[in-house]
Order: sequence, then structure tokens, then C-alpha cells
Amino acid sequence: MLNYQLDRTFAALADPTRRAMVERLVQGPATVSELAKPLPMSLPAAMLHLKVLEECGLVTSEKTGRVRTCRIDPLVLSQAEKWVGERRQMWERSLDRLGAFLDQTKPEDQS
Amino acid sequence: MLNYQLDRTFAALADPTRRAMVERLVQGPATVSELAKPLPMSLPAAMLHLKVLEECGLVTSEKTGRVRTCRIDPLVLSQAEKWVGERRQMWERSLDRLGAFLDQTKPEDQS
DNA sequence: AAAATACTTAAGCAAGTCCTTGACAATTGA
DNA sequence: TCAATTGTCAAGGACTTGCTTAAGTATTTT
Repeated sequence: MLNYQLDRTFAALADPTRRAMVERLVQGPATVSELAKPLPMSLPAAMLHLKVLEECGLVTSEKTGRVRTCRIDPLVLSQAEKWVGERRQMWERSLDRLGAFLDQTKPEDQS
Repeated sequence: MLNYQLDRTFAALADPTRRAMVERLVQGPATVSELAKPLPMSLPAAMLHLKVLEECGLVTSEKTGRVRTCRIDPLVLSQAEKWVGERRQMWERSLDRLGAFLDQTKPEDQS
């Protein structure tokens, strides 16, 4: 995943309005109005949030007639998950190496 | 995890400078200067990024003498990972339900 | 055709982010 | 003690974000 897309994805997830949209969309597709209705803001404001979600690839949409239907793309979601998970694993491996080092330098702790 | 802390955590991870700091810190603790040295910016600018990482809890630090040592806190990292992973799972379950629904309404596809 | 629905665009404003430089501790080494 | 090292604070400027209202377009419904 390109660095720039990671920037955009994490920035998109940093806003509670956009996370609420994601929460809605993981349950299935929704129209722009359905996404905007529960939000405490104007429709144009909600569309700007939607645009952010589309630009990072978290959401795709298609318009038929006058209705735009939005759905989530789980690939980008799992790429963000992967970045975080990999770093957590790296930290755990560092701890393991430190433990091994301590075991080696303090062999009296072994049976 | 509080919504506000998720905001701060994702916003922190949305910046490549701060992700670079995280990449460094998963390999073990580092001082402020060590974190700032590879970055194309002034030390005060790097410290602002560090402050963002501390405010969301991704990084903790302690000062002994004139040196501040920073280390990562994997808990906040795994909480962010958890939020994303749970939503991906919810989406997968929605797909499963849709599949089950289609199987039910088109029983001729079954043997 | 007229009215209602669903979405889109544009202008503009308040607040936040990210960086700079310059000045200022506090600690350690010569 | 003087100087170098390591970190911190403050003011300010360029840019981005998140929202508003007002005015549109395109598509259905009556």
C-alpha cells in the first residue's frame, strides 16, 4: 500500500462522522440520504465526508437514476489493519529479543 | 476505547512523519534526538509530532538528566487494530447473511 | 407539465495543523 | 566555570479541514 493512501485512510478514520458512516456501511450498502440522515449536519457536509471516504478507497459508489448507492471496500480496511498489526508484531519481537538477551546475560536465572 | 481517543490515534497515524517515528520505536526505545535526526525538519517540529503521539497514548516517555527516552505503548496500537478488524468482520458477516438469503430464495441452486 | 425527491456545486468563514525561527532552560563534559 | 549537548517554549505564517447557506441539476411522481 502506498504511503499516501495510508495517510488518507487513517485521516479518513480519524473523524467520528466518517467512522459512523463506515459503521453503517459494514451492515450493507446505503444511499447518500440514508448515510446523511442520522448525522447532525447538512447534506452537503455529509457529502464532503463521503468524498473523503471515496478518495482513500474505503467506499465506492454508483449512481442509478437520481440515487447514489454506497458500499464499503474491505480491502483498504484490511490494509490499514495490516499496517497496525505488523507494527505491533514488530514491537513484540523486539521484546522477545530483549528477553533472550537478558536470559543470556543472566544465565543464573535458568535451571 | 473512547471515541475521542480513537480520533486522536487515527489522526496520529495519518501523518508519515509520525508513522516513521512509530516504525523506529517498535524496534526499541529512542531519545528525542534519535527520533528527530532522520527527519527533514527542525527539532521543535519533530517534538510537536512526538507530542501528538504522546497525547493519544501511542508513545510514553520519561526524562532522566537532560535526555528524554521514548517508547511505544502497544495497547493503543492494538486498540486501533481492533476497531478496524471488527468492522471488517462485520462486513464479512453481512456478506455471509446475504449469501444465506440468496441460497434460501433460490433453492434450485442446491443439490 | 409541475412538483417533489435526491443529489451536487460553489462561496465563504472559523478553527486546526504543520512548519519555521529565535530565544531560553537544564544537564553534563572538558 | 565555561562550553557543548539536549530538550523546550513562543510567536507567527501557509495551508487544510469541516461546516454553513444558497443555488443549481437530474430524475421520478402526480
